[in-house]
Amino acid sequence: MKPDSHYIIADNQDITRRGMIALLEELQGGALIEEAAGSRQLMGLLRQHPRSVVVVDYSLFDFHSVSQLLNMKSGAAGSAWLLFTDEPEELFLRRLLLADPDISVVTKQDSLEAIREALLAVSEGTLYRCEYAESVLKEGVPPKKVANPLTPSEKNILREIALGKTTKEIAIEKHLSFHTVNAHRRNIYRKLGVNSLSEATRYALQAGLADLMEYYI
Amino acid sequence: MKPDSHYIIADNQDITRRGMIALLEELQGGALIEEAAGSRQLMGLLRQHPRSVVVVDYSLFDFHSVSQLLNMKSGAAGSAWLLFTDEPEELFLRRLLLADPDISVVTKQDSLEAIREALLAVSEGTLYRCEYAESVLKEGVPPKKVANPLTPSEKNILREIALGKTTKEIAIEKHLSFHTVNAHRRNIYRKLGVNSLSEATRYALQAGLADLMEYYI
DNA sequence: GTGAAAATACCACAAATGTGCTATTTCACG
DNA sequence: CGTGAAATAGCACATTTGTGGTATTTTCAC
Repeated sequence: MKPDSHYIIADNQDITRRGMIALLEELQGGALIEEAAGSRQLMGLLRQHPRSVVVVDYSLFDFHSVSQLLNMKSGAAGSAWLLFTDEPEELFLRRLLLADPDISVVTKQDSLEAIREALLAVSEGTLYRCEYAESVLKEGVPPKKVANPLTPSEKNILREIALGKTTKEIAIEKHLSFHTVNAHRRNIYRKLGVNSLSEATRYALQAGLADLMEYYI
Repeated sequence: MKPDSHYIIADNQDITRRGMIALLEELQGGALIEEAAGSRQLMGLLRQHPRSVVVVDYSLFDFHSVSQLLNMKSGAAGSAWLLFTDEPEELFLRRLLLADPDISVVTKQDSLEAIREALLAVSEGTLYRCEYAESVLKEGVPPKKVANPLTPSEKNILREIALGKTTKEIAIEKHLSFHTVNAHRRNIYRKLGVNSLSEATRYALQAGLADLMEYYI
């Protein structure tokens, strides 16, 4: 379904919105463009204009919440969504695309040309997928991660570990036994296939953080 | 010293450059604006126009290298620099500002108004510091970090540590005594102001990698 | 309402870390 | 030539990690 030629730019960075507006004005001078700097604002705009083209950076949502984004999208029938976000978030992106294939994607790393193309496609009601999104979908989902996802508590603990806390400190802070925290740590190491603090820390920093955050809403 | 009204926008994201250009054209229509999407390009532009206002995101540099940025800056006498970057990089920012106080800072999280102010200030040869930069500088500045930079061996060892190797493994690999590696580790921790593996790992990943890498090229 | 998964908790012990010291050699710089 | 920083190496010991087990309770999907 083709949306109205009405745009909502939802991004928490002023400068990015400014760039996007400049781009849109080049492409469709006179189009109605509105801005949202936060998720609440976006919600309000969507209520007023449910058939808009929504250009959204998911870092707008608390803790990069997939479900928040999907809820908003499904609440605005007739809207067309273009995810416009930074690259290094495979895990999030994969989940999002699997949950809702009907969302276009272009990254902030892409060229202006690619971004223009994406905007035009979405305005016309067709799907746009940047190379990065395609590759994320194609590439073998890390079987380790999916076969053995960390449980919420485990993510919780991993986060503390990566922040530099000792087992004992975490136990005290969370009113748990040392043994419990230790048990979680062992399970984390096993699932991630690591066997030292620094490896776990690296994992948490490099790959796991986005997923971790899902459980802190 | 007041730079020429000549701008170089150095950022690897097309969209951010686009926004910045829109902003600059509002402020100083007709100003000469050039773009660099990579550090090599920036280097070339600086050679041609050494007295420019340089708006730069340091993620342009490999491994967020402080020294690379400082080298370029000091190579372009008469240039005025505005660091325009994402927020969550305290360690890097602190080191940069301590090493060279003559650099303005505004973050991508700041409002357009703040960014405009920063641009104007820098154009006039005065210093601009966003709130975030101020707070980073105020908060417990570990003076050790600047007074005591890591020695080459220490960086070398830190890298191995961050890669997950144990003290013993490093000692064997480098034909050193366990005690020597341990001593280096202690000095590293002292200089960085940390006291655990995971903190050291985080440091190495978030801020130190650039300088570490200088010894591995 | 049954069964699986998750969360909780404990014991024990080898390995590694973290930290208090000291000491020698090497090498650049004034 | 002397001074200092860096690299090397050692001793000792408390703390923490990493790993082998087992066991009870909670939670949640089916």
